[in-house]
Amino acid sequence: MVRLSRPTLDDLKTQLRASNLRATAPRIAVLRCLHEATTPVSHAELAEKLAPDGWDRATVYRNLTDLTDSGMARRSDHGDHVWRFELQNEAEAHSDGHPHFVCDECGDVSCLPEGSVEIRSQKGAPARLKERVATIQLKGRCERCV
Amino acid sequence: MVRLSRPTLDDLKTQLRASNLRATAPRIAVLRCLHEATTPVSHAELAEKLAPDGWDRATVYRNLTDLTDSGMARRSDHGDHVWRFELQNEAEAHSDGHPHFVCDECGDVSCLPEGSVEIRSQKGAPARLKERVATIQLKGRCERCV
DNA sequence: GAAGAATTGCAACTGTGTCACAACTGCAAC
DNA sequence: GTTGCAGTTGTGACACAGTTGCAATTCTTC
Repeated sequence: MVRLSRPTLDDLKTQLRASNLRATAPRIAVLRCLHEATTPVSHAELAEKLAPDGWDRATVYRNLTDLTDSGMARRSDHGDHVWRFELQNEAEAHSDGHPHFVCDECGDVSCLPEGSVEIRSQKGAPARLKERVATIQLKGRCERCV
Repeated sequence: MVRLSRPTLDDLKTQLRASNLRATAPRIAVLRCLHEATTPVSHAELAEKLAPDGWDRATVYRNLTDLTDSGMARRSDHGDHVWRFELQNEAEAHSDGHPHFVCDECGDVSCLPEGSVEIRSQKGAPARLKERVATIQLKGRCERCV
């Protein structure tokens, strides 16, 4: 997922208000971190990163779920029992989104291009499977850990 | 995953010893439950099911991980922060295994036929993706929850 | 049957995620 | 600029899945 430009403070505030969320300091901090992240980030990572600024663990958690509920972020669990968050890409917002690849070894999570995984109708498969799938996740060894 | 016949006590003992595991009562009970299960089972479900027999939660946990480590079972996390276990199918042991479908709504986990999900080499996708994938998971609404 | 190693039961612990509630604050209306 | 108040925050406590240490027990081998 590519971020073309670093958003200004005003950009972030506008984004939040457009989603009916108040532009509070901790919320802006959380949103900014998501903008800066190149891969999905966990609650814990973000809480730790923001702790020096005085923002509480629970506040970070709540803001992440707020952003998710409002559709600005996407939440996923990549199999290591930790929720990870990333900004919702506008272009993907109304599609199935892209598949994720999670490394069993290093835990690294990366985004795969849309279309790199195909769901096929097959005998034995449940009806209308493809239409019902919302997210796709692959696990294995990443290129560095092979 | 289809179990053609219910294994006898001796079958189970033999299976365990073949994997260098002692055939203890709780371990046999765990293995039998996995044989009887039609979908992946969680630690907690199994521990609860076996509690009346007097087997301890930690013992069930340890046995599940033992079976997994020895290759008899397969462990997966389907996005609800719970490990689920199922028997490792011989035929799948050295392949990617079958994909799983997890319902966002009711949390139900079901097994999909192998081949119902295809990984395609595509521009933008990482090299040798297909070879590196160990497990595949789809999430969405199940047939009952649509 | 005895010895030794693997396994068990218990209880305490870790870490992620949630919640209730009182105090605070952004922001829209005046 | 001030005010009112719904939305938000910090705190502390909690639920839950999963893990660990250790003494007691049990399986396997000889």
